[in-house]
Amino acid sequence: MSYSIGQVSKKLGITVDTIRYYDKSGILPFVKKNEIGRREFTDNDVHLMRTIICLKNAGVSVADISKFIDYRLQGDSTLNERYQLLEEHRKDLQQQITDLQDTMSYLKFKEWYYQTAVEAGTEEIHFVPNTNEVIPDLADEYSNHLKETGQVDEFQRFSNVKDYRNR
Amino acid sequence: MSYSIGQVSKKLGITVDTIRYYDKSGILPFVKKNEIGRREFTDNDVHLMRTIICLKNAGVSVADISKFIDYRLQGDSTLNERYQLLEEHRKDLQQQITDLQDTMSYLKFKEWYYQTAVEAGTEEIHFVPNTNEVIPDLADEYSNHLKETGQVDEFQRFSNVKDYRNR
DNA sequence: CCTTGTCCTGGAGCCGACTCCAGGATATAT
DNA sequence: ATATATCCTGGAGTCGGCTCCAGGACAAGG
Repeated sequence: MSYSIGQVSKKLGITVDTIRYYDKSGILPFVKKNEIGRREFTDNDVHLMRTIICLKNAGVSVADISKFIDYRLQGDSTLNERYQLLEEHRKDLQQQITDLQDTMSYLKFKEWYYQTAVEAGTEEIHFVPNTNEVIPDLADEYSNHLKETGQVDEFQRFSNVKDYRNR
Repeated sequence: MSYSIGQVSKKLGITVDTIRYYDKSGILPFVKKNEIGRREFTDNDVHLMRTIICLKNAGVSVADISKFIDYRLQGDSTLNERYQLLEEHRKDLQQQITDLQDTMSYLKFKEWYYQTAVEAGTEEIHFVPNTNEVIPDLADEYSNHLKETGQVDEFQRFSNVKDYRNR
């Protein structure tokens, strides 16, 4: 009951080259080869590779994943280290998500900026009269717009934290 | 009222080298130089650069940002194009966030896996007896655990969508 | 037997996004 | 006047994560 590299490639949605690259990089030490040198993946191997891909998706580098896999090879004595590592990366991931959500708020603000500009037919509605400068506290105007249309002002929080506003 | 490259670097939290790299890459065509060839950034320039950094944070490539900036130089006739571009990238970003949240669910599952293993002192509690194989429907057990402890089962949705489960 | 398909290795190439010079000009502080 | 800081350009180097050969082995179908 085992799979070839091509089958695993399809199963996991990554190329065979990528799988070989991972193996070269030492993060697939558990994958065994048969008599004629071909890789044979067990269900368990595939399972582990899903975890690896998950870590990769979380932005963990191949080098760090390698650390995790090394621990695994050492057995139960490293359970705690592995737990710590995962926790660290989970916190990291949480930060990433939060950052992206902030970016999203800003993008939405810019979308509002352009949507209103498109409606007006000109960007000038956002400029200080007779200049090419954007109105300094345009962000406040946007916040008002959010309030008026009954939307949650996630942007307020964001502009305080990040100082993305124009001062 | 203008800033040197060093001042902007501090203001935006990116290196002067990065700013020069952006300029070389053509995404800062609005930055002017003074008589002796030094860059002078206006408030408006800094404002625009925040937008650029926002797009970068959203995972937009320098090449794509360049497209946006080119449109901007063409004036009001491209307002709609710019709006479309932002919308596209916003959708993209939303997908990214959703993906990361899925990854987060899986990471939490793995954390549970290791926390319980640490408590038990061995990983074997998750194996099929007398093998080194992980219990096939361990994910269900985790779902139960979530239910029992009154947590929202974001994992269920996730495992259906992504087939990250072991079958 | 020959073709087609899948696999192997080692190593080169590529891409994006920086990052780091060398060599030179100007500015500021003492 | 000298030292230190900041700026400039052009171009080379780095790094991670693939991606793509070349050259060769074996397997299965017609």
